[in-house]
Amino acid sequence: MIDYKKELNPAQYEAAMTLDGPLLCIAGAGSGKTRTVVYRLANMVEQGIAAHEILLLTFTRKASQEMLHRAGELLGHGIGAVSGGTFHGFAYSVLRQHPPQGFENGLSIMDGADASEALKYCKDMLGVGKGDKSFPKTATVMGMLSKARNKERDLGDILQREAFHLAAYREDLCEIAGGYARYKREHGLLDYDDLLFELEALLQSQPEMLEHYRHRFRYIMVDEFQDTNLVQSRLVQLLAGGHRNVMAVGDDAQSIYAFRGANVQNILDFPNMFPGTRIVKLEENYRSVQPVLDLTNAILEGAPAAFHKTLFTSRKEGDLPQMVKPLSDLTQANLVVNKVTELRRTYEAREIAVLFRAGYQSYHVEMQLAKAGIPFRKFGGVKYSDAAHVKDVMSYVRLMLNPLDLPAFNRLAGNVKGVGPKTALKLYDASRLSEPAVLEKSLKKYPDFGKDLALVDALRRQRLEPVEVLEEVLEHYKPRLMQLYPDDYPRREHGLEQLVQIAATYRDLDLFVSDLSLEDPNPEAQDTENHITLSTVHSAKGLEWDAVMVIDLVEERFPSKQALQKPEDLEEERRLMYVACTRARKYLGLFVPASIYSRGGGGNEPAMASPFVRDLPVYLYEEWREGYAGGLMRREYAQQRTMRLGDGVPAPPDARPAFGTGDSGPAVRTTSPRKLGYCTHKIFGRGKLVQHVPPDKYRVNFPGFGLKVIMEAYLNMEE
DNA sequence: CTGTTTACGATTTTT
DNA sequence: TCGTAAACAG
Repeated sequence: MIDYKKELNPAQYEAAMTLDGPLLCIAGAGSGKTRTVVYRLANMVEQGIAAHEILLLTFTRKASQEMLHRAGELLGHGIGAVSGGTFHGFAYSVLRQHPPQGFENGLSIMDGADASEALKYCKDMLGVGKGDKSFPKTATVMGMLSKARNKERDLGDILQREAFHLAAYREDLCEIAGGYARYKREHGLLDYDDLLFELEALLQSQPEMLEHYRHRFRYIMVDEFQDTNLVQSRLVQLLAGGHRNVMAVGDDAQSIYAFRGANVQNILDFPNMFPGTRIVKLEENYRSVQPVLDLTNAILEGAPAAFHKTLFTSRKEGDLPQMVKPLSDLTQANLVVNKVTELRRTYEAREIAVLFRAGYQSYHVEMQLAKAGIPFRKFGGVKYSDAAHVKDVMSYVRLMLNPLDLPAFNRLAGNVKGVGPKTALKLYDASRLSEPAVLEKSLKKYPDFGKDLALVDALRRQRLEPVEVLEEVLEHYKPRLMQLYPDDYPRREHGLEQLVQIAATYRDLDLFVSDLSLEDPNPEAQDTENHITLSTVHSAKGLEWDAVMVIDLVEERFPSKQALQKPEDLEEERRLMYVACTRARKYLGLFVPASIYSRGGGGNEPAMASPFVRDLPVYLYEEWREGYAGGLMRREYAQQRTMRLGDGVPAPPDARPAFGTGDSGPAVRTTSPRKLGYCTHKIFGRGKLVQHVPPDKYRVNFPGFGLKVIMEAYLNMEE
């Protein structure tokens, strides 16, 4: 018997015990959210709810696996067949059992790379933007299309609001969007966004289907609700609409996926969606020591009121966070590695992490770590399944499952010498329209490709386990691997062997294929023991370490330059910074290089500290500077204070920054109350006001110059 | 039509 | 500096 009262605090206990009816759990960072969900799962089972009646939707597959595993441990026996995973994974599992119209012959999931290739193909076919040098790149177009669908707004709208410079291409982009949609239908393909919309369409158009799933999943839990988008929210509403036994967990202060259509309003609106919702707030932090918590609380201070949150902990001991100021981003890498070496004397390697805003920012650190012989693993950035050789091998498998899968077909055909896009298409048409004569003749010309298709046919006829299929394909593909990548084929071959290992854990071939597209296989390599972690902040979500370092905390990098199109974007960057710092249990290091290397400026350019660290009260951290001779010097508090007098004394601890009014009114997200217009500057010209930087400066976006922070006295305001 | 060379352009975050 | 895309040559 589990003693819930003893194991949980009162708020956690309430959340874990309330099983029936709608429940919203606002869980601050490190407040034992996972623990609460785990105990709630265990309680459900103890109350006699069958595992298969529970649906657990999480942000990553890993998160749901961990929760289910821990609940099983708690119960002393496995928890059984709880349905769990991501929205996308769940959508796929339903859709493969009930294929939508037009997908009866097979259904392939496209990952990001597949989708981009398809889009490029459509663009070329339509001949749109040919020869136009400034035509937006495929990746950009893809981003815009996806954004429009995720936010469920008209493409023109999105362009107008978020990418004004592309507005001129509206017609062309709409045409490409249409072509892309047709292409997917024709070839039985679904991209990430389609999965969710198709599921919604299925449930809406077939009431008996909806009834079936409502009956089947009598209890629903949704994690990270602040990062759901509109469709996902509606799906929850549909599925829980009958019984209303639904719990949403999340933290409005940790919403960091607005860029892909996540809507914080969803979590704030949850009580309206399900009237009578019980709200439980978890505010005691069990993760971080007080000094770290003080600093993270200070980061949220600048945010609009709806996000205000002050966490507390009983872990009063602990060191002040460190702010380290290297001379440049290059020396920063050295200092990080030194710090890692130092920390390893206190902490296990797997308890140390380096976080950054974008994948490429860890480049120098990776080099230095390699030089120092410190092993690491990296999350975020390039994906395993994006590697060319993995895509090659998977194309055989996909073609086997879905004969219409044109991207897979093109990929294999394109690997054959003498075949380009045009020939590939001819071959595809010939094979699809079953004109054996034509096909035969063409294949004579390309015997290698004939063998490929023969293999696919042979595999299709047999009933093999996923591993066996992979092994056959691999044997066939190996010669081509050497031919295609003569320089580094051993490394790739090793990667493919891992792929076979992963396949061995599956019984269903199509599940294996879709999982690979839906989520990167967790690189649970053998000896992660002595590996430190490098990760983008996004990929670090939900994780925690004893020691965390955040690097490149300068203007244009963090906050990211291209993320600052709209004033409210800065708030998402702030929450991102908040998420980064709240990952730390004991040690937090903030690295603020004084200059960064940039091609544009022809070498090193001075960098301004990120607004998120610039505005921090000085007593919240200790500061270390790199001297020209190398080595770090501690800066004393009194000294800092004099240095700072000229540009605004830091606010005393109880002062509220410009945005926050003391009382936090209704939980409605208010966009910045200040109306920000345009201004002109003698040197930079006309620019858009982005943010007021108290007391007397403004952050201004000057076209061609980027973001600058400038004294009000030097600006001519437009009214 | 394909394969190679040259030139240019550019850098987020993810299911 | 790297990777992609247009231009060019076979």
